Amino acid sequence: MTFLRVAIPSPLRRLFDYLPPEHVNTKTLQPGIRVKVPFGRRELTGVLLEIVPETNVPLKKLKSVIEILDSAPLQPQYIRDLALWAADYYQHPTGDALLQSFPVYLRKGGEGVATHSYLWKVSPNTSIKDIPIRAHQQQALYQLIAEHPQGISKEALLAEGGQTSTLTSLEAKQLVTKYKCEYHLPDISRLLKEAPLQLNTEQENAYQTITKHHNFGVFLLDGITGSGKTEVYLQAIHEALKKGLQALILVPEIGLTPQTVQRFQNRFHVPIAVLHSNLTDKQRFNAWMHASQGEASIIIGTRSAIFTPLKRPGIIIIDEEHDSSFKQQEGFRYSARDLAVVRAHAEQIPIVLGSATPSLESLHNCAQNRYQHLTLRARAGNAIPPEFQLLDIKKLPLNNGLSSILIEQIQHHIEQGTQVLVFINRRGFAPSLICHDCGWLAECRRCDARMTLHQQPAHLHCHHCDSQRPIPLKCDHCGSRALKPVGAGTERTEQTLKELFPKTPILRVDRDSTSRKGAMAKIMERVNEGSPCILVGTQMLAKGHHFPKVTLVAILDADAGLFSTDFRGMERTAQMIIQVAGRAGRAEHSGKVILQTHHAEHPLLTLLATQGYDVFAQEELKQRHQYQLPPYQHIAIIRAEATYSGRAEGFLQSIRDQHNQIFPNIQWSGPFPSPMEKRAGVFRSQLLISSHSRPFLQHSLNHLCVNIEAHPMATKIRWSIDVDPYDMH
DNA sequence: AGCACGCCGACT
DNA sequence: GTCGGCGTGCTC
Repeated sequence: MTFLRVAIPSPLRRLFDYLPPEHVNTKTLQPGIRVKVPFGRRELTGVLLEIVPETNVPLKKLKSVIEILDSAPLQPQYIRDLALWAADYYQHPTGDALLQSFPVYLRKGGEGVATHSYLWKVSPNTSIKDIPIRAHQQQALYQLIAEHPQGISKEALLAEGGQTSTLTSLEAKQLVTKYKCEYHLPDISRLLKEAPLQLNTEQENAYQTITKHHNFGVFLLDGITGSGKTEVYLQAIHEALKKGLQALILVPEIGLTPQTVQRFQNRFHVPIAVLHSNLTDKQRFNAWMHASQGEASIIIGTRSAIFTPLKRPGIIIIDEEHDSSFKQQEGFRYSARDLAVVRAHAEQIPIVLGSATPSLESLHNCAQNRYQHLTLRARAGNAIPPEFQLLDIKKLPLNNGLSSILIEQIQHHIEQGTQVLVFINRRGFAPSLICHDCGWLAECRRCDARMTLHQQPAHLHCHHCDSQRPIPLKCDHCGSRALKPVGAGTERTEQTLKELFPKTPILRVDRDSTSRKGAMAKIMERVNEGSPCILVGTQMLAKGHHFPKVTLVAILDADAGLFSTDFRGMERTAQMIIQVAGRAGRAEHSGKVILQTHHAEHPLLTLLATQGYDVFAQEELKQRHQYQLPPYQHIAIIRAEATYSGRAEGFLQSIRDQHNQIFPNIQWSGPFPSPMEKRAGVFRSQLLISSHSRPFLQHSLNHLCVNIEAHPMATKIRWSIDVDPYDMH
């Protein structure tokens, strides 16, 4: 007899055996194909992993596979192996991890055939004169299509503002025609659409080092803002394209802007697949297939794109490698950046990790000679690096968080005809609402947190669980009407700046002001116009966008995160400061960065402001070494949550007691309540396990997982393991 | 994680 | 009387 061993997307850490469907020759079945199976009372898509002659499962419990979905695996074996490796490394249930490496469309059981895409061209022997003079829409669309003699996709037309109905009208009049898009390998003799830029010495050195490698190598491209990292990426990609190979580029979630994609499109005459978040499941699958079949030469995507198969892998690029969005923060908690290195090793190709503020892990890996450190310290066009000023605001009067020295500086820059960026990492009007008579604070009922006061529209909002309620008129506790906002968020700063600079446009950029489609583009348009304005916003401002006319960057509260309980707090603060600072003074304008702080004497903050990120990072690494924290120690967090206080902690304590002595070279810490114990109505606790040895940690976690799953309490609470956690929350 | 079963309170 | 609240148990 033969049994099919199937990986199922479920939290259960085991594989499930099935009987083959009737009339199917099991010899034709290959591991890696998808199968539709009954599971409990549901039907799920699983992946066949093994065909085995025996099973431990009682025969009467076995069910049959309902349907074989693929005749051959859609995913090459190296991608499946990568997902299985990740499941093991991150201690995530195999089936769930494996299914997450497929596009959603295939996970749901969709047919594994890409739909043809079509390209539109203007019909031969037609001209714009064939369109009635008053049909402006049709004329514009015809013109747009005519500008693309090789054809343009419907998606691209819609993105340029075309309407489906207009296209239909043109087609009905036979003025435009659609052609099935035939992919062919790019013509290697004419890959370039525009000439590459001249590299400076550092860039040339980086480029040569990366491209002289014909197999695996990890390169940390450590380049300050404006040093031309992207040009090095482009030329390294060109090198891969010349060999007929493909390039995979991973960018942070927020960084996948049209401008980013544009730079690649402007440079190369090759098909580019972009895996961005507002594609439909089917479109995403099509892009995945184009990559897999080698039809797309360049693939750009966010975290999950690390599992995109490439037919001819040539190079992997991780842009902004320090960015937290490469680590999935729930469920299958993998790091796409770290998996990319594993993948590049398996494929024996080079991988470039780029950042202006490299993670301490990556810097440490360079020090250990695992990665090659390539630095770019010169700014293109001899632009002057921004000047940092730590502005000590102790005892200074503040107007809603703005000191008078800062206000003068803003005034000065606006009068010079340039733009100002004010950074405050809190959205809303004020972080809390207090009763002036009794001290009562508006707190969230479901979380251990203050509710944020918003005024546009007016309400209280919990940023941790999303619950909302109207602003109370009276204090819940004493009935007083003396309720006052405390502290400032982007809304309040915007309002204050409007009062201080009534003639200057104030543009707010945060999640609330940019949630409407096209809102961000509109703000960017306004900023690019170049006339003086003040941008106020959260970290959204720190990523992706460039503001060449900004000459002053003001960080209102540089202290937030300085004394975080999280060991990565300082690193994150420094990266954020440098990233925001990098928005200022590109090209012709030099910039100034003012950091308002109550801790102007803080050694690391001073180091960062006076000597830059490199020196800061080396010092912070020394401290990590001293306190035996990552990257000198490998850690994992076991988290538990329950609806009753103490229950999660009790569970973790019992896990610790059970294992305390049995693992060698392992340190335990906790359990202790999570930094915000109650969140969205559940109580959370965590247990830390660490080791100086990766194999020891890995080995212990493997055992631990089996035992936790078998624990009688394990079904009554929710638990998870986070290997190499990015933050402690 | 889902999904169903099952046992108690509050509605028409 | 039943509708539905969520505790418990199971998934080849």
